[in-house]
Amino acid sequence: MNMTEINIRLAAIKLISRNGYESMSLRQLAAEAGINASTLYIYYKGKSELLLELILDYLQGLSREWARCRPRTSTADVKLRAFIACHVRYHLEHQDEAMLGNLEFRSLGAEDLQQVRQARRQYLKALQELLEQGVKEGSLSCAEPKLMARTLFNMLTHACVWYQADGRWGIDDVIRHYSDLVLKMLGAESLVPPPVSVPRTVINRRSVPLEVRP
Amino acid sequence: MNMTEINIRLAAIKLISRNGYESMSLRQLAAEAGINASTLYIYYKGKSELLLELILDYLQGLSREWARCRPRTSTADVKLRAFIACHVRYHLEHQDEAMLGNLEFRSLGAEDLQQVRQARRQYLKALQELLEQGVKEGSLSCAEPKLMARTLFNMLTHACVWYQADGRWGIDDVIRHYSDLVLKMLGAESLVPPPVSVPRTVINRRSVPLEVRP
Amino acid sequence: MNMTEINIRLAAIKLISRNGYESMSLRQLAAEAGINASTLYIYYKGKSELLLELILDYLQGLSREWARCRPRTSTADVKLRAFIACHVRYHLEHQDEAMLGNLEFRSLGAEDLQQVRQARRQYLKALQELLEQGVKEGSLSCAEPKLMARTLFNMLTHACVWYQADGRWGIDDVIRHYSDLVLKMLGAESLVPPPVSVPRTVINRRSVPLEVRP
Amino acid sequence: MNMTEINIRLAAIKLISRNGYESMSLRQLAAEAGINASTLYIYYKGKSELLLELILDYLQGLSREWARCRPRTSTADVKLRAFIACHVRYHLEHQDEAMLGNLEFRSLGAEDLQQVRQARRQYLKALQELLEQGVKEGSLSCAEPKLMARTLFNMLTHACVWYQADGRWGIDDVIRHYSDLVLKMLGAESLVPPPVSVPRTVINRRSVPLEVRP
DNA sequence: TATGAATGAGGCTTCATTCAT
DNA sequence: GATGAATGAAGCCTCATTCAT
Repeated sequence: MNMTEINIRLAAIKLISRNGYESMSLRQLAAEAGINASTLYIYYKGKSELLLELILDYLQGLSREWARCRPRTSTADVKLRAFIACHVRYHLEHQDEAMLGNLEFRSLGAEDLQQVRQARRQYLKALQELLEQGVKEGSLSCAEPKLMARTLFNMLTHACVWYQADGRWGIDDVIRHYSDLVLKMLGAESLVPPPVSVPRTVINRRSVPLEVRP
Repeated sequence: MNMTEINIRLAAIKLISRNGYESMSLRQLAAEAGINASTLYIYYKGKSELLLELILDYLQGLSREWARCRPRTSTADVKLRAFIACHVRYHLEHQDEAMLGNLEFRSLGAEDLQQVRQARRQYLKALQELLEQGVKEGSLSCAEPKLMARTLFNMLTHACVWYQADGRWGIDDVIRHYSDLVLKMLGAESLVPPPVSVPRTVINRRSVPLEVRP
Repeated sequence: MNMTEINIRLAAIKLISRNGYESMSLRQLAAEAGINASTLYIYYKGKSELLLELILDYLQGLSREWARCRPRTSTADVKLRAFIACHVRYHLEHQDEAMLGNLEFRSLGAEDLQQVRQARRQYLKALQELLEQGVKEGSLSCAEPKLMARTLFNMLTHACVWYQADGRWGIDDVIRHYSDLVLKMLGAESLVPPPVSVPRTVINRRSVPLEVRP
Repeated sequence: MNMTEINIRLAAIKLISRNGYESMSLRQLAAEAGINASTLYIYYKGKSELLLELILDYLQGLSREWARCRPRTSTADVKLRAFIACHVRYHLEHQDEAMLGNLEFRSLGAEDLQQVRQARRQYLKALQELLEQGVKEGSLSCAEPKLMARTLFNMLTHACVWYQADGRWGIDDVIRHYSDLVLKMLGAESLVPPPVSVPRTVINRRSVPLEVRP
């Protein structure tokens, strides 16, 4: 990825997360990226391909991050805390991609949507299995693991809507906040989780702070 | 509101909730409503006014419903259960308006956005105050009532994303499901809530089942 | 067909016959027709639909003219002279449509092309049958009637390439010229044909003089 | 002409004869020729220069062929038969170039058009003089030699529209067919022409079979 | 000689909107 | 109240062409 392509992606993430995919014109995008509109077609077949790549990137980044962080051998509640930490951290460090990745499905064509759904299902499956393990072990209480996975995903992802990088809370505060809520919700006993040590994350240059919120 | 206007709104709710405001062309809308595109301008000053009205309608309907349902004198946990029942029921009976009302802010102009934010804040404030009452009474445990109000709003509203009117679950099942989760989350003791009696709701003809989900 | 549509067609026939379909931009067409480019889409679904209509109009006009002129009961050579008169006259009175109708196939989509080929084949079939009748009667000599039909079509149509409305020759001169050539070619005896009386032709307003020729 | 240039011309002849000059994009051409689009500019100043060269090549090839074949001292009818053989053979062996050379004038600029017209006129003049000689000698009957030259050119050239290299007819059959027609048309007596011996033609590698026909 | 990246102009088409009827 | 015709602006995209490498 050369500088031009990086600039395109940064600009696209910014504009789409702010105003939505449909609202972003390619002229606007090109202006933001500092290039001519026709140059976009050197890197993408069209507007929709760009969207697909951004959404898939978000989901793949998320999956990769969890693959990197997840404890291999632990009880489910430990894993769950790690999951929360990983998911929330990723979303706060990639607010814009995350907004985009969760709000702009609608604009995908049928075929592209399949790919995205596939990637999403896979990630949710991992969470669901984690919950099922917890139920089996007795450490988590959850009647509908599949639905709960979606509920948790929604809840944790919501962080990137209200979080402000320059606000009162740090990322770790947010993680603790959600860990507390979720573990209560799932009826786990120990409400004071031990600190979760997270492997160093690679710096992601593409994350841009976002201020537009409902 | 005569038949023409009703048809316009029904069509708009359907199309916007499915494909998004930006994707809906006025010709498409007119076709769905069975009228000529120019006729739209008899009822609305423009495309954005229609959006504003639909979003405000959703929020006002929600507020009105809560005003109608809310227990005047009760402990906070009883009120909270009533809130959950009211909010969830409203969203499942107005899935499309709710999708629209929560996803299409972005397309509002600055001024319109102020109005919507105002209405939204007001509704959230009611929930926040309810939580604060609970904290004061000791029946609810919640460190950040303002944030928690937004979290609950998000969580309960999420129901309208996955709920299927013709699926396994009835509306009351969903209400019970969320009541359980939320009350656990807020550390209230009694996990088996007494049945909440809801005043008869007026039938809302505008709600149309929605199948497009992430 | 209201004035706007008439203007569009006149402009299209002029521009396409002069510079070719691909070379005509819709902006140019609209300017020539004295309207805004978007108005074109009120009358045609797109550029290609316009082309299809023009080509089919040419072929249908030609067929209709022959249906109107053709002698019902005559020997083949009389019919052939009538055919030549009819075909040549039509092409000289519709030079531009004819140029367009014979040169712009290539730009049609596969489906549209089928329609055009169908109409063309039908017209050629009539000529072919005429030739076959002549062979049977012994008045015409022609080894390959199908190929000869195409050859004659090409030869007679060629008139509209070199004919100049304001030149030395009148339409009847051209008809006599081709009648002579063709009847010689087909080995018919009487080389001095009696005058062919042609039914009055309806004036076709759409015919515009054309000056660009190879 | 090195391989690259040959490939460009082969590709251009193929694409232009099939879809027309305007429809051929330089990217498409480069792809067909197996090179990069910018490379085209090493060989041609631009798209239109390429077209000019191809059309002039066709006309020059045709003239050169006639110069090679034409009988120096003969009666006009013998010369005419030789002309027909030469012209038809050339067109059937160069179908694509011929299509292109006769259909794509329109896309030439004014200046280039002059050159092409000049070359064309010169070739037609030769034919015209041949006819005039025949009239003078009494072997051919033709009232308008100039027009007849154009008519014959059109008629003979038409062969390349319907001829199929793998069809029923061989090139010599087509030549005989047209010789017969033309000589009848011009009122020459001997309808069974003696075989015309044609000097060996150099193989032209650029001729590619063409299937798109009206 | 050959290329990949880049561009400005312009292609076709659709948009929200207006207005006379 | 309702419409059909019309429009200017802008949408996405492709074009022929240039230039540094």
